[in-house]
Amino acid sequence: MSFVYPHSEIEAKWQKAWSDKKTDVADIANAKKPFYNLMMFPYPSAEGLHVGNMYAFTGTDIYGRFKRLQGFDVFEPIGLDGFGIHSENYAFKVGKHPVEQAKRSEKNFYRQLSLIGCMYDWSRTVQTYDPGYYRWTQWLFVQMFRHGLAYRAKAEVNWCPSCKTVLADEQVIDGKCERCGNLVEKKALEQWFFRITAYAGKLLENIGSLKWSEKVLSAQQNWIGKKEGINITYPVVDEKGENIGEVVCFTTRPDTNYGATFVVLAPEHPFISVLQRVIKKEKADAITQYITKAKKVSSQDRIAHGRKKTGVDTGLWCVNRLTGQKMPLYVSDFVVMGVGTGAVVGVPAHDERDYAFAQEFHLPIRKVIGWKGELHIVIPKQFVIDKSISNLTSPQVFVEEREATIAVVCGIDSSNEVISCMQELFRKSDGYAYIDGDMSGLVTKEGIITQEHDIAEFFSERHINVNEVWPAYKDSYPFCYTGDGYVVDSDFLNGKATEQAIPLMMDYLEKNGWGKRVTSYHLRDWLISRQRYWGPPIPMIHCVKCEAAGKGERSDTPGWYTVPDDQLPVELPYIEDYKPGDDGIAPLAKHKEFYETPCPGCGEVAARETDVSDTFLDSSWYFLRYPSIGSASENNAPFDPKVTKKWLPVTMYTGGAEHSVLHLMYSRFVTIVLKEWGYLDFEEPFPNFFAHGLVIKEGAKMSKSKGNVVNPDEYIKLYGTDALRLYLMFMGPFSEGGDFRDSGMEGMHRWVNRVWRMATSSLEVSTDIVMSDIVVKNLHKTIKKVGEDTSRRHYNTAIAAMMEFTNCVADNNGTLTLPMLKDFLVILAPFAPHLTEELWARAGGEFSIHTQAWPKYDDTYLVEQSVPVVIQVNGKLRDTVHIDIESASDQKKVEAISQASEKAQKFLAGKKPKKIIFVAGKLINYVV
RNA sequence: GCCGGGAUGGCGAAAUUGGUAGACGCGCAGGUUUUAGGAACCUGUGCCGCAAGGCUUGGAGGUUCGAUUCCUCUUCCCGGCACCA
Repeated sequence: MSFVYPHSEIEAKWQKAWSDKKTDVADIANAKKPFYNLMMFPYPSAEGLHVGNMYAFTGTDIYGRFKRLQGFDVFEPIGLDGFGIHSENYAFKVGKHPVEQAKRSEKNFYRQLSLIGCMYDWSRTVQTYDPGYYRWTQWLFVQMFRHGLAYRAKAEVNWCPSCKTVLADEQVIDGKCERCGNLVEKKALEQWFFRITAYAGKLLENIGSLKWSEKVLSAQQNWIGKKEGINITYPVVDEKGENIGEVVCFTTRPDTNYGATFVVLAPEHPFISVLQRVIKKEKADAITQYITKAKKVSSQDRIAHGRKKTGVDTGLWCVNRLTGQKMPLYVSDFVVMGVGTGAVVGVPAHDERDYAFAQEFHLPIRKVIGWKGELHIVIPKQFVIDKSISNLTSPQVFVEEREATIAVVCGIDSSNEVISCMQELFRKSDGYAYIDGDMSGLVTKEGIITQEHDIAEFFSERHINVNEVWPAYKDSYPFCYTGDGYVVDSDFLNGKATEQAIPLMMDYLEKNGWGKRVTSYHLRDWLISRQRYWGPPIPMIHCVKCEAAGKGERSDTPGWYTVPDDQLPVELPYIEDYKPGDDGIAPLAKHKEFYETPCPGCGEVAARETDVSDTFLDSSWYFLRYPSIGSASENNAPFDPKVTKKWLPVTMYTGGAEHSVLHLMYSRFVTIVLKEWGYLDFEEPFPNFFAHGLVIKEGAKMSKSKGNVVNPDEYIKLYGTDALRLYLMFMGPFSEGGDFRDSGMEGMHRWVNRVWRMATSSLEVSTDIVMSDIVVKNLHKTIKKVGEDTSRRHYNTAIAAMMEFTNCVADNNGTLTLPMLKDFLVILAPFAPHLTEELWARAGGEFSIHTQAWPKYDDTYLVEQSVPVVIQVNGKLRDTVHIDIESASDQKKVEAISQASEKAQKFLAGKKPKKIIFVAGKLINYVV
């Protein structure tokens, strides 16, 4: 029965052969053209892989196999990120000890991974829970500490009451735990942090050199969130004018500071306890009461937009040294301690939140941005009113007629005058007074108006292209500003544009010693410790005596010592009470036999750190480990310098976009510091990162929690790995993912059988059959297209091209000569490795098809003898004629041919063409 | 709100420089073969229309002989950030 492809038997046969002959084991030492093709390793949080995982691995594997056929020495490793909260939670769920479950998961994941036919180098795997691996994860921690990048701090941290551990900021999504979805609480705990913020500038700067997708780059940029501003110091005085202290406010808009009318402190601000000592008791009590209430509001509610502003007056004032004016000092929960300095200077005229607060507490509103100098107002001709509008307003308004517009140029400097002028103008035009307020985005009774939107709507409703009526729209059209304009009522800044005013004001404040420029980032330090069991113990020792004596490995962290390198790894002991408690105390803290250890400083009894490190630390460096496995220095260094120089950075990294800010940011940080410490000679681990799409099932991302996972095992059994691989890749471009459907799967199974039949019948005929030209040409075309499409990961169109080829063969006798069949098998090999290996062997090819060279195509075959030429009349298709390539390039000949076309003549009859457009070899277009 | 990405038949999608919109596949309809089912093969298949022809790439405008592709505006969907001062 050679009509049906016997997938099970063939897959098993070749998987064994590849393994026996070490086809996929990379020659790390001798490779001439190293290509490190890496995919994000899976974390075994479920019983096995689903087709979503398989999609990602297959798409990466096809690229690796393609590169190998192109002559690269491809290294494609796999491992398991099984040390951490996801795997631990899964172990709890199935009621197994994490140690036992890790063994089970490993077995099952590796079984499945070997079934999907990827060219993994099984001689070099990484399991993050192996002591031989986490020894170096701990080493990394030790290095961080020794270089002053690991520190302890008592901080309000995110605490997940369900997972019973702290979470990094990155692991909190909308106030909820990334893992379990429970609301996250704040808890004050002493924790270990990595000083990633010290590298915020570097992380941002290097983004420019990365060949990543926009989506991922902008996510990283947003997360780093660079802001340039100034910290302004305001003296605080009481009603008698006596100085009480000072408050520092961060702002990015110091140019509006003449319009500042109040200052607000976050409820957590440390200055509150200072001021409470000097103010009247009832005021202090009111503040305490407010703060107590504010703390009860969940962080989710607190950051909710448009919430009614609340607050309490301290009865004190901040002095705006620019004006000498006293600004009342408030406490309000709309100010967050973690943002800026936790104190905000309120400029209600130019900030929505400040405005809302000022309204609530009846605080003054001072406008300091207006329009000055020349103002160009453009009105489409059809709405132009008579020129008498020039009489409407202040002296220098005049009307200038343009081709399609009227420009009004005002030489006035009061924003209010301009506004009334504008209002009148638009009222006259078309009776449409659509601007009901202030031109500069200032405050009106109705609130803040963003003029840009209004004007855009105005023109859009009338189907007018703004660019056309006013070409310089972008530069001079006032409506395109949103709140930016020219400074007014601000002394030395008057008349300056916002962009100029900001640095001028910063200079001025700094010169007077009232402020200091700062660059702030949204990025926070990486919270590293976890009060959990299943992770690498943090390799630190704490000695109470040394701390009391002010001694320690580092003067800034008395009492703390790193575990000496020769004592690493600090092995995670097997314990029975591994579940986390509600108290924030780690499971290991209940095991004296674990934590009691001599102090490396004084030799007295000290205690090991009992927290473990975050999973993301395990995966922040794993890519450095793979190539070095099996090298001489494997056991005395995390990675071999020679091997690393040859194989890193990773040539091509592929993974899910969901790791845009977590794993990718941490890996970049770790690589940057390893370079700084002299261990590496590059800063960026992944110069090329490809974010693959997600597999959707029934409209949702495939995930265990949604209950829509599809296990690849049954499909592999039914249709074979190759058919499943092809189907997954055929759904759409690899970057886009796709919707998994059974019916599509069957269609691909059909094609695999068609290929099988085409090949086996070609082998039966096997004599020197004469191939039709069409098929020969088509093969060359297909080799070219499959190569190009595979390069850019458009596997779907590469597969479509191969389908077209088999259709073409079927239409022409259904058989191929041996050399043509072999070429076709090679280009199909990355997609269907087993099927092609079998057919290759039957065609007499030498093992293995996967180490052959990608076939060359001959350009001369790509030139068509006859081409279709399109005849258009007024740009509309009227006829298509097939003519030889030479005539098709000759305008006279094409004209003659088109004259003879009945279909075209029907539309040309009696009309004289005004113009004839001719594109050689493509089309002729008569304009009549 | 800000920053990214996207929208094309009944469905997944294609169109690499502005030049035949819908390749390839699924589904559907009809047929051949088969005791039946399945499988395989053949034909058709964007929409309206008997046809001639007209319409059609989320929507509105524009540039062009010609726009899925370029420009302006807009709606909706997906992702990231967010009382960020």
